[in-house]
Amino acid sequence: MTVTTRFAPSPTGFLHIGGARTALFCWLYARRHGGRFVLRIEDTDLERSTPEAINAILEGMSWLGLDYDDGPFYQTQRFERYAEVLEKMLADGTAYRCYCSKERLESLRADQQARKVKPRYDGCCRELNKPPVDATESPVIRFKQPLEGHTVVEDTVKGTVAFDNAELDDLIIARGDGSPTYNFVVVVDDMDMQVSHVIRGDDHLNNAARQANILKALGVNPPIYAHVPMILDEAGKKLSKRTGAASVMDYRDAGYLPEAVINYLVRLGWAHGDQEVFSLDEMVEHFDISDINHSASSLNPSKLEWLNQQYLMTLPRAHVARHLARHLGDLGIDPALGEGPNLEAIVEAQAPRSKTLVEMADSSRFFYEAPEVYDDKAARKHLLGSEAVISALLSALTAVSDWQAATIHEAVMGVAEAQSVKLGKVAQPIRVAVAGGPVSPPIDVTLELLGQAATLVRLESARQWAIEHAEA
RNA sequence: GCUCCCAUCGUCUAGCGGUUAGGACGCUGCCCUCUCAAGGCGGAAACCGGGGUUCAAGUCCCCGUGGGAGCGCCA
Repeated sequence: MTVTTRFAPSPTGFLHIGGARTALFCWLYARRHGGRFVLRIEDTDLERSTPEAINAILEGMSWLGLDYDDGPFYQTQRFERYAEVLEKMLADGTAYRCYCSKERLESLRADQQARKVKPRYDGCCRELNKPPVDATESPVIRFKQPLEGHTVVEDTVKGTVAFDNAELDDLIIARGDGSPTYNFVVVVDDMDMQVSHVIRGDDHLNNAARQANILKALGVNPPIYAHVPMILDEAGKKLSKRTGAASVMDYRDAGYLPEAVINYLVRLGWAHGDQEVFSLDEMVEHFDISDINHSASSLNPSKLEWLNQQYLMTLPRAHVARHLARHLGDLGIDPALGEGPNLEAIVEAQAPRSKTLVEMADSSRFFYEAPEVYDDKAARKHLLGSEAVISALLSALTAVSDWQAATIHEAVMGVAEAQSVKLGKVAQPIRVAVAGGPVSPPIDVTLELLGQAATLVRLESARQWAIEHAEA
């Protein structure tokens, strides 16, 4: 049997982090077994499905690097097939037309809730031989659920789960307008697409029994189920739009690398011993459904930040640089224009002090633009009264003929020694002068990247500032 | 209300009958240091409660409690 998994989102919103993890698990499992991963868009709800949402899902998958072998399939394009199966079930007597009005159903439900029993269809039309005389509405089609016995779902992560068939009512599989509903199309599609492993959120565990029964009515064996636990927000609550960056694309915009998001996601509900950082190959090699946790997990944003930094520091610089360029662009800086320093060198220098690409872009801004104002506190502390030091630096750095970190370092050290001060007393004024604030990579590296000309101009500006503010 | 699922540090987790209950993030002490980081070495921090089973229970069973999900002509 070849392994086939599928990711089947409904296009009613963006691809959120929980869906992304489900997709990742499906993808990993298929890759691990040399199987097939299919993408299916569950858009049978014409009211709520939107093309924007479809694009958002496709974009999210692509950004994460989750490629699929088949699809995307759209359920709205398979209506003839569903109609065909529906006819067969009607003919077989495993489904029936129900003429109950929505009003009747609503009052039935209200009554049951008032009596504190589980709301369910009462089977009113189940044994009808012909339409009732007053049948004015277009009938829905219901699945004829077995009345007695149990339905057992063998779930790979939850274990054996038994449902009393009496708990499962006759669910609607086609609406009054003839369009099929979720529990039915899922079954038909998984069957037609030969899905071997259904990996999805455990909010579907209850549906598994209904679906298994439909499959049985169709004479088909159910797939292997794996219901993975939910992902909760930081507070342990269900994920919602209010929880901040719930969309995968928001993570991109916030400066996370897809590698970090993937790694973070794979460790949510899954572990391989004590290992925290996984390459894609390692994930594929080690991933197994049997190692998936049974309980829900909460988001831990600071761990994502840590992972992101690990990847910023270790991924090939050219790769990180490409992502950084995007965020510099967001700041109105075009690193491709050639004026600025080498992007990869910036990545090397800034990665150990950046959690995200947004931070990295922001703190690298000064390489491209001279500071408009100095950080107030830093300027007063390091610039005020530093005219002599800055003047000395100006001449020492002007004299550097081979502008390299090593030679710069020598020049700066020379000034410190000549002034009988520690390196910090010299480095900090430079830092404020060139970066505008008290923080930057090592001063020699910073200056090398900035370039000699810009360094001298900024030092001169800082000297002027120090003179102007001296009397105050 | 009914049905189903779940329960180890604050969080992510290892553990698969015998462990000083391990790792990671975060927090924190020290070291390194031109700033900020990164890095190195330490520290605090957990088996939800009660019953069983067993020579032995975080691990198996039951109950309770607490979370979560489902109960649509949504998916």
